[in-house]
Amino acid sequence: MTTQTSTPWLTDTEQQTWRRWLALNAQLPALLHRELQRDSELSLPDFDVLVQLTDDDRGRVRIAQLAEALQWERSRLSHHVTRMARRGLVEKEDCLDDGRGSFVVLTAVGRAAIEQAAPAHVRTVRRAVFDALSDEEVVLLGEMTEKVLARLGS
Amino acid sequence: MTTQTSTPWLTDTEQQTWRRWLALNAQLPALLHRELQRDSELSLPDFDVLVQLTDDDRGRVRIAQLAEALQWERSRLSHHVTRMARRGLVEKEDCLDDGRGSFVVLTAVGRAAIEQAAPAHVRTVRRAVFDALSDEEVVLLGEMTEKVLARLGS
DNA sequence: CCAACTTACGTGACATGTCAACTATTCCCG
DNA sequence: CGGGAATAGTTGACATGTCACGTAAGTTGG
Repeated sequence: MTTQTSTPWLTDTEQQTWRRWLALNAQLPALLHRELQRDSELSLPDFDVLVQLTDDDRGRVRIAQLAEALQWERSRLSHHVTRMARRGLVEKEDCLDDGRGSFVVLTAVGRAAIEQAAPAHVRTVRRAVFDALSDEEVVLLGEMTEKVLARLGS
Repeated sequence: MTTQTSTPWLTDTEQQTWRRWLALNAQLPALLHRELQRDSELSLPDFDVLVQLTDDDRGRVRIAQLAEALQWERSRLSHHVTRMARRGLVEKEDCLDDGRGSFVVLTAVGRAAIEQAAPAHVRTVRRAVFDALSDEEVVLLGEMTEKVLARLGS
């Protein structure tokens, strides 16, 4: 890629940071997925769904709300929930208040699965990410991601 | 998820940083992909492949080397290159030195496509990420990602 | 009340990514 | 040499994600 005067290309520092970001963005989820698969029957998306469900007292969340929390497309979630239901991890339940709506409900099997998988997963996250950073760095990283996220909204 | 004494769960700060990281990790590529699609015929993976090819003088890279640079599975790349070749963005070429190998070669069409798409893409990256951060923050972020990447290697 | 609109979700066709073979070379070493 | 192991890349079956559209239920203004 040749530098063009008309294009505000990135500085060397920015470019380096950007490339590392991209690399990390590719490798970290891959690692988490592999480790999760190795010692559980869950994929990373499965895990994310189950986390959201365990966040609710009754393990029972409306599809749209779940999609919002996960930042997933509705149809993606719909497909995924269908597959998870087939494996017994969750169930679907009609919403009485609103005839259109439905809930995704955590089953005993699903709860057991995430409770079994979570400790190792957290250890992986800690080992891969937080053990590499000082407390101040964690705070700073949190601030930076917040700033960027705020910009994405607009 | 209940905190278990046996599990080294994350501190509140860590958890907050982690959740933001995950959110950003999901939303930023999504934005880049959307914007890229809007004003070019390229997907984000297409773009990444083309960047690697333009990095080479002759726009001509061995499959394995390309997979390494992109951190992609061989077969993913193979499939993707086949599709890109069908659209005329790249071509495959046999390697004379090594009868097993082959090159992916940038075509005129591919070069035109990335040169047309790059400026807007860079602007998006700048607007979404770097405009939100100070110079020091960019440096710090680069250092952190480097540390974490280093840990992923082992 | 009812027609138009919106919202909630599902579905099917298709694009993309993964995994486990497979083919064809090249390498290594007796 | 020659034969087994490694390497380069492809392939096909399958899992996953996207997009456009469909259906049903709620909402709203005349």
